[in-house]
Amino acid sequence: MKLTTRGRYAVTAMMDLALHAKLNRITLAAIAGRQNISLSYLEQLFRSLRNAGLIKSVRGAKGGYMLARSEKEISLADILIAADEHINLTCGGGSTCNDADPCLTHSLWTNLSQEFFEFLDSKKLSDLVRSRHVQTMATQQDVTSIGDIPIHISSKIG
Amino acid sequence: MKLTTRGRYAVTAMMDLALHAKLNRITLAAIAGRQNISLSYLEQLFRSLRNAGLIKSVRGAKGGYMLARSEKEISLADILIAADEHINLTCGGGSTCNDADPCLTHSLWTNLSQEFFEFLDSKKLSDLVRSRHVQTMATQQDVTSIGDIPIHISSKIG
DNA sequence: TGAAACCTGAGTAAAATACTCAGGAATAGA
DNA sequence: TCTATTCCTGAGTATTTTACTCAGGTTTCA
Repeated sequence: MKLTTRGRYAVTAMMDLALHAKLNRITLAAIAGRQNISLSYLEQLFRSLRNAGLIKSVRGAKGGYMLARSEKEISLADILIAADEHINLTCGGGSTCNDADPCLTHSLWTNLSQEFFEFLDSKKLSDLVRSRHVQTMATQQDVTSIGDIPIHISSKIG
Repeated sequence: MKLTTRGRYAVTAMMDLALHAKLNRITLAAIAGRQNISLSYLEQLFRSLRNAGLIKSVRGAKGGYMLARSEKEISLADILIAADEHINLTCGGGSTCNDADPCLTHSLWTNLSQEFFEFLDSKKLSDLVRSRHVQTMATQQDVTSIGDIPIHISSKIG
């Protein structure tokens, strides 16, 4: 019952995109620098986000990423599912349980999964980036940056 | 973002206790048989549940387990936390984030964690065992059992 | 006393996670 | 057309977590 770093990075990266990509394309290197995430790992992650249709990309020099749809139309559920490929709260199914011969908690997990999904789906990217704390952080990141590489983050561990 | 089998087993076992332990102590062997869970694994799991104060045990012959408090006072959150030791939806903290120098999504995860906890805490064991499907299953398990070992489950994989 | 049950610590195979790496393909601008 | 920039892809790998097993101990009832 925990979130993987993959899921966390995905949300962080999407917030970064939403905050900084008002007009321009954003490069992975910029996000990697600002959020202190390995570039290679981000590339792998953005593959998933792109396959899920959450972001668009432009190749080549001056290329980069942007949101594929409006901030209001992207939910936490969208991002986490894209990143992890599942929000798996079910009983697992497989050999020990199926619809014909369900386990004791089968319908319980099915219902919970549904409720949890609706909970995460109600949290939109637009809500997330509107919080005061996030706005403050984003501004700091812009101010202390030289080009795309922020100074104050360089002391953190990669 | 998924539930481990440990968490699933914990909930299943607690439901089993709630359904069958109206008066008597229930042995681990009985639960292991009915729910098709390895006895050794259950023992390890029940250690956690007992340390968390969710169940009481009586040693020796005729011993067994029972709920430590009323079904209404045990929530899904209680069980999952006891089993997994965390419902970890936070940003992880550690070297890349702390309260003094929080990451972009720090407060986001803190808030989400809280909301998710409240969601799970609102689901009480008494609600879970009241569902029609669970009642039906539990009755079948009693009827088809010889002693404590159910027949219709024996074909499943352990 | 001995069987039935809980109790404990330690170990281990398999799976998942969190990355890295090497190189290819598209595009902008010189 | 060349070169730098950027996305794109497949494959590999160390570490951590999960899901379990095992060997033996302790408590209690009859």
